[in-house]
Amino acid sequence: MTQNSISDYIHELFTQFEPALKEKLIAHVTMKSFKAGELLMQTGQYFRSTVLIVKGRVKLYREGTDGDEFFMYYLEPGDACALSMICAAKQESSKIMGKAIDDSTILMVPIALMDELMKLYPSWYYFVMETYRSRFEELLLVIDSIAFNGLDERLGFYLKKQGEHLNAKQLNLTHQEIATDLNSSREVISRLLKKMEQRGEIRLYRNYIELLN
Amino acid sequence: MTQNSISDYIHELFTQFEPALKEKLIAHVTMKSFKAGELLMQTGQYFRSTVLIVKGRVKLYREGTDGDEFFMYYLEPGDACALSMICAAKQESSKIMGKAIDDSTILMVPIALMDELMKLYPSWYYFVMETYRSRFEELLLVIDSIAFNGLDERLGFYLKKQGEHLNAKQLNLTHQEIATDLNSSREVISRLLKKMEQRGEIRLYRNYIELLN
DNA sequence: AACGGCCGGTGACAAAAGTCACCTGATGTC
DNA sequence: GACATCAGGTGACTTTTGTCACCGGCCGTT
Repeated sequence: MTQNSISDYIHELFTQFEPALKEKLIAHVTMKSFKAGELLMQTGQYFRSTVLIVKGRVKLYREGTDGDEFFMYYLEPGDACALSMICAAKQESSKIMGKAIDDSTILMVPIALMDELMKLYPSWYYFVMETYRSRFEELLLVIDSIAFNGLDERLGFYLKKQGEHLNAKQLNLTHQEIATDLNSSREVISRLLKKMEQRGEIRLYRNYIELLN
Repeated sequence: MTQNSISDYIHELFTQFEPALKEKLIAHVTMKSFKAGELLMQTGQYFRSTVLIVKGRVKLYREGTDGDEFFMYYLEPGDACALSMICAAKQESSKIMGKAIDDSTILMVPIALMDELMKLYPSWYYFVMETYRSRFEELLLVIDSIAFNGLDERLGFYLKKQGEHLNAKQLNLTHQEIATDLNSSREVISRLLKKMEQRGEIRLYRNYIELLN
């Protein structure tokens, strides 16, 4: 993978933006990179920018008061972080954690620019609206899964989501990681995974899980 | 309570809107009333308008696949329904239920008007952004309560929220209603309420609960 | 090769939550 | 007043989930 410039990323990932908007962004955004495993955002942090993901995948977690973490969704190249928009707009902090799972790169759009972009560029306006919409829907799915389903169904939902976002049949996840993401415990997850294996839905190996179907 | 006109409601509840925006809205919104207990929106319904609440209180539920309902939050006069915005914008349906708990009135802003309002009136733009922001935060709190807390804490959280939104110390709720809202069962709720009473946090009566503290 | 750390498996038990059956007392209706 | 209905209480039991203790294998480091 070559080292892309801001301009490259914007032209590759945001083809729907009108040329003037792209130029505006190229002139004003700043780029920042993170190593796999690093935290992009932490509880209590204040945003002064809207964050666009241009490389790598980022896991977004909700943090509980006692340090628990609960996985909500992935951000991928071309996505904006809805929470950074919200927090940036109101200068508020939020109990959110973002963790890079690959080496990742983000672009930061200064909040001072947001109102102008919204007014001048319809494609930006639609992009922001679509970001809110899709994240809202995603949160509702998360609520569904914990409000209406047992841990076994949540686990299935979780594995399916992982498979989609990593687009792989082999998930490099330990039972402990899954347990943490679902705010459960390793033993319980191990047992449920074993049942799924017995039902022929997955196959278990050391350090990874193979999705069947 | 006198029968208010669209104009009355807009001038009373949306004082932050600039005069031209108020006039625009008055000219284009339609008003609709619901009796207590009626459903404002149902699973599968398509919105062709953004909904503003101007009278009464509305409970918003998420619906599960098997007809379960899970209470998320209240909408009050002056609020916009973020979900109606989202669904209207994309012409999608959503598994959402809204129930009027008082006699309620809403204003419906045609989606065709939305882009224009967003561009022309900064106060509308901020109102929409603030609506997304506050509902997003509210959903995150809901996720917190079900992801990190036991049913006992969720019940406390629920009662507190009810107290705030009904601004009363006496909650006219049956144990069955609470159980339904929390997607639990009456017996369990009864037992937990009894424990809260023993701890001196509430007092139980037939058909209502008194909040102490 | 020896060590320690990480990964996963397992049995026994405890706690939380849901379910079932049945009861009591209040309330409203005819 | 008789009756049905509704709100709520209670005990016994099951299921689900979490916890504890401990084991064994795999793997990297030295």
